[in-house]
Amino acid sequence: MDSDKEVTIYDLARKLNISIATVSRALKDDPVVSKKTKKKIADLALEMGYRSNNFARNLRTQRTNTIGVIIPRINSYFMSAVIAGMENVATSEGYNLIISQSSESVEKETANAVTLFNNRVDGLLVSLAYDTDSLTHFEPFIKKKIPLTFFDRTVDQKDSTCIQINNLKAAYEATTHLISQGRRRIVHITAPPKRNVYVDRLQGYKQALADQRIAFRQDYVIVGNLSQEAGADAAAHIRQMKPFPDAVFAANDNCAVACMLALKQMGVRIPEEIAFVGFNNDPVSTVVEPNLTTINYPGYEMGQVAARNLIDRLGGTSGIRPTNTIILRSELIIRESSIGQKTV
Amino acid sequence: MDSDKEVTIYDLARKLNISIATVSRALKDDPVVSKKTKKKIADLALEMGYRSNNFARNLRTQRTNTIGVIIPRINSYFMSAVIAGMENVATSEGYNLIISQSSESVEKETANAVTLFNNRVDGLLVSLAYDTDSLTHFEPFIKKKIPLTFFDRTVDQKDSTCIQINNLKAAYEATTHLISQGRRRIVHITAPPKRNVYVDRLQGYKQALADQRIAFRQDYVIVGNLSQEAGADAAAHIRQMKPFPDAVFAANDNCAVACMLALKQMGVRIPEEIAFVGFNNDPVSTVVEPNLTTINYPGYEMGQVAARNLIDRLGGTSGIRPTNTIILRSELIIRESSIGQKTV
DNA sequence: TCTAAAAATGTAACCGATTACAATTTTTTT
DNA sequence: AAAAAAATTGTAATCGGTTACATTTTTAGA
Repeated sequence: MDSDKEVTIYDLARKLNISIATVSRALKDDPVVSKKTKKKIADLALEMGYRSNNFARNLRTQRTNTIGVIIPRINSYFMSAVIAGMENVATSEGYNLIISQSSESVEKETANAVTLFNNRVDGLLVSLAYDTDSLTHFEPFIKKKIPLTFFDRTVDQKDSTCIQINNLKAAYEATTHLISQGRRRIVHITAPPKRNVYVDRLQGYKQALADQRIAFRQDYVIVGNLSQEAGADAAAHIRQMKPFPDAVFAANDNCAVACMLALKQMGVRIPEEIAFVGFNNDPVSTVVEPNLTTINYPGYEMGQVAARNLIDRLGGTSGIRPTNTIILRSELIIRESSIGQKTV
Repeated sequence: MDSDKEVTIYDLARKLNISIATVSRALKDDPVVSKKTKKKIADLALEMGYRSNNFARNLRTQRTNTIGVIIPRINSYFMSAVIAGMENVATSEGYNLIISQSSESVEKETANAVTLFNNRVDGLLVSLAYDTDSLTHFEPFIKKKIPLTFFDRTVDQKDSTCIQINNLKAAYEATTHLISQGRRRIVHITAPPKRNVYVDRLQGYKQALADQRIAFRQDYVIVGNLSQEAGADAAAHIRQMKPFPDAVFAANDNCAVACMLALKQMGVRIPEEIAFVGFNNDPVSTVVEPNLTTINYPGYEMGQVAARNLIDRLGGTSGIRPTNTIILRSELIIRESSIGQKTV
């Protein structure tokens, strides 16, 4: 019968011989409508297969119940866990997520921001690309007071919230741990120190060295893009270094593992000759041999917290709680790759 | 000045003293509008910071430029690669993706379908939960002729397209490869054979055995949820089996790797005592020792193809090309975990 | 130069909800 | 039972576009 045409509040109103205003209110469970009428309307709505039209509502209310997400790339263990956490919270709160990837390019990040802006997202969750340094592409959001939350790769911006871990402390602990195992010539593999996460990790590394009276050497910092290839390249580089380093602290497990595999291939023994600590607690860290010591980085939880925080700000009676930074707990997980004194 | 209020086509029209119809057409690049007027309007739009309101448009056109995605879970290497591929195509075609996870539960899958239906998605991309067997929750889409595409975990449904690989052939090749290496007592670790992917892989496994005149044994099929725990459980189970199996073909790399690690822990040598083949070509397959032989499953490409196909159907002059099934290429990648004759 | 055809622009209805304000009905108070 | 207060329901404007159809302007042909 009504198989094709959408049912609207007009249809319901006509059938019950009441006004659309009452129908609209009843469907929203407005307390001003009597229980009897509400029941009548709800029943008919069900019977006729009514479904509300979000576009009409959004057009009128100027809200979209949509959250935009911009991330470097989705297909990494960490990031997909974050997204899973966000989806979990968003769905349960009636929000939709629009996810877009910047592929580590400022241009794509900008294009994505424009798209999301035009899609009228209610809020934005962002993890920045490697070399984004200007934030002009987020200004339209700030001007329109659209809440903006940075997570993981954050940046200090007075109108926005940051969700992150204490990267400095985590790196400090990782490095201190290596030193406690008798290591002195510790190489740090990381990405260009532009993003907070890499700056802070480098800083933590340096501070740990300083606190243990070990001189920092710039040539011990290997900068790349933290990919598996970068890990292999780092291994080739390390192989040439004299004296041979006795430990590696990498800013990412994937890269650390690739580096380990390459060194093993060359006949280097881990951890006897060179110890390893990674970052993220990616599943590969428990597969590689020896198992990789790493920093547990709670991605799923970070996604949940970021989404929850943003949604709170959206619903919030404007103005309250301008929380600026939320730090999640992270911890060093010690495994075989870094245990024991050097034996060579 | 105009810092807060949104600019609409009415504002543009008033300023230029023309009708909103012309403005609307010009912004859509309708050929019926003269180049001169178009330029005038485009310039002013830019100057005034006009942005089109999708809700008004969607309300009127009854299209949303949004694609719904339902997947078991996003945080696996394979699935995040699929999503990345979809995002890539969707964004470049001006579509948004709404992603929701079923967490392998029919109830959540149903709830997600309802949500996406109410969000008026233009099309739907689905990979089914383990134990979904009724498709009633997709009927509203079919009735409304909203294109529905299944990928990976598909189901035969006359109105919808399926994107998959030839699981039977892949499993056949994997099993045949093991047999060619002299293995005879081959265990198959998989999920309950409800979903096509597991049914077909089991079938391919059986067929390969049959073709090589090896008797199929039901007790050689270990059914679980393919998680890492399931892999460890399978290892414990295998350890008890007499005679000891000489090969394992697992329907998923993660599970295979967990099983390998557990067996290694028990002192079993791989591949000498027991060979392994996995499925998916997950990065861990090149980290575990020995490296895992596996089936390369092109996730990113599958995501691209699925999105492309759906978008084509959306834009398409209805009725053409009711492609029913698209098979992507997959291939066996032979690594150390399955090479060489048994030496025990 | 005049007229028919083509090109460009305009008018107004429509998509489906929300909500301020007005009107009506019901309940309470006196 | 009448008046006042409370509860309910209705009217109509509004959100910002799209598009069928009507009208005006421009171009081409005779």
